Amino acid sequence: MSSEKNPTRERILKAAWSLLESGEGGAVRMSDIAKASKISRQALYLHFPNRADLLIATTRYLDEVHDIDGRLTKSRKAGSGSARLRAWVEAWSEYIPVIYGVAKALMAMKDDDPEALAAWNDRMSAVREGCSAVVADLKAEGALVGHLSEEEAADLLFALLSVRTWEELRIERGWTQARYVNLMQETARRTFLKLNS
Amino acid sequence: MSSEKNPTRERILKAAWSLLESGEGGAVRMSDIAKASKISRQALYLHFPNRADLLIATTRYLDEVHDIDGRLTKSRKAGSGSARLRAWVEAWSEYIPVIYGVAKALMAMKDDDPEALAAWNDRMSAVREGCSAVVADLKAEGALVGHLSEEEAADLLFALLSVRTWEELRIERGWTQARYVNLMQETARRTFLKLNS
DNA sequence: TTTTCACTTTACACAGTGTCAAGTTGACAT
DNA sequence: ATGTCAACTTGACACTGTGTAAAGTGAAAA
Repeated sequence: MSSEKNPTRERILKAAWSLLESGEGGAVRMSDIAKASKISRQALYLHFPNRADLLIATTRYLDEVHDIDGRLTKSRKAGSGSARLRAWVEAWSEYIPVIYGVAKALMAMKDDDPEALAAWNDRMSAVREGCSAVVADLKAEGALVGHLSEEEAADLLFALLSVRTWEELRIERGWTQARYVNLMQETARRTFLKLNS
Repeated sequence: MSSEKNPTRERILKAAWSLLESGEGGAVRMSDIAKASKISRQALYLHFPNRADLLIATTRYLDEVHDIDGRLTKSRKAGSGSARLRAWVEAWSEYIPVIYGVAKALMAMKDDDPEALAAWNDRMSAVREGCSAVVADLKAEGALVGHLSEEEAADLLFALLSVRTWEELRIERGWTQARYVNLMQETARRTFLKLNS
């Protein structure tokens, strides 16, 4: 949609993306992004009003390139509620590594910068909706565990699937992605499904 | 132990603690702590070499005052493995709100500052050990679910009980502390125990 | 009385963000 | 060829927050 129009802008976004993705030892500064974009630091401000907006635009660019919304939505068409839960956990889990670099930078900013907070919440709303939808399916089928309200279940699933939890298990504790996905699916099954078949 | 000796130092720690606890809209600066301690900013550096060390000392002071290690250890003497799991989840859950302010500041620093990272890991090691111990009990009783190794179970429990997850549910989603504790106990039960009685 | 300790005041270096103003450069229109 | 416009560059600077350095104060200990 909005891509392809402005080559410099896109070069900046790609540079920011790859710097954030690779981590490159610590915080990514405006001057780093400028250097990687082969542009002066000041010129960044001709394209983005501030660092927060640049990061936000990077996230959107990422979502656009990977068609996150499309992929996540697609995962919801699986057959039964429990299959949908499995598919949903997998779809989102596979997406986390892709956005992790950018997400980390945005998470770090959201404590200070209200705009970054808003952007983060906006980006996370698709995931929240996915959680709610899956839980609603389970509820409709009577497969949702008795002790959780629909809202509680959605909150809990969202927390379970948070980037932070992924970070803790995958990065800090060194789990493989496959192990993470499998155990999250199993944990979700046991936590939310009425019958543990 | 180390308290009571140096009144100014303790005044600083108390000031830092209360500022961090109340959040007070955003990051707590050295000058904020100085003002709250009724001391000059520079004098802070006579007591602590840098901000990271001050925050770390604040955490230790907090642990000392609340006797976290004692309390956490005590929770492990419940009867059965499942009772111990419940008690452990509750003990740590009740402690999170106490340390939340300081923890948040330390978590924000640990991306940049390796000393802050080390301090955070050090402080969390007690919790990790608790998780491992509880899981080991379950395993010994044959109550641990089959699809998880002892290490995986400990990692997962630790992630489930992370400050970030508490923050997400309690602060972001507005859960009450009681609801958080109950649902975490239930979730832990369903996730880790073989028989869902 | 002198020394020492805990602290104050003032000043400054440094990093990183964001702003401002005065160029430069190339494309395109006339 | 000339003028204009947009995109970009260069250099300077304000601001915030951390951390360092040095000289001074005041009270209590020796």
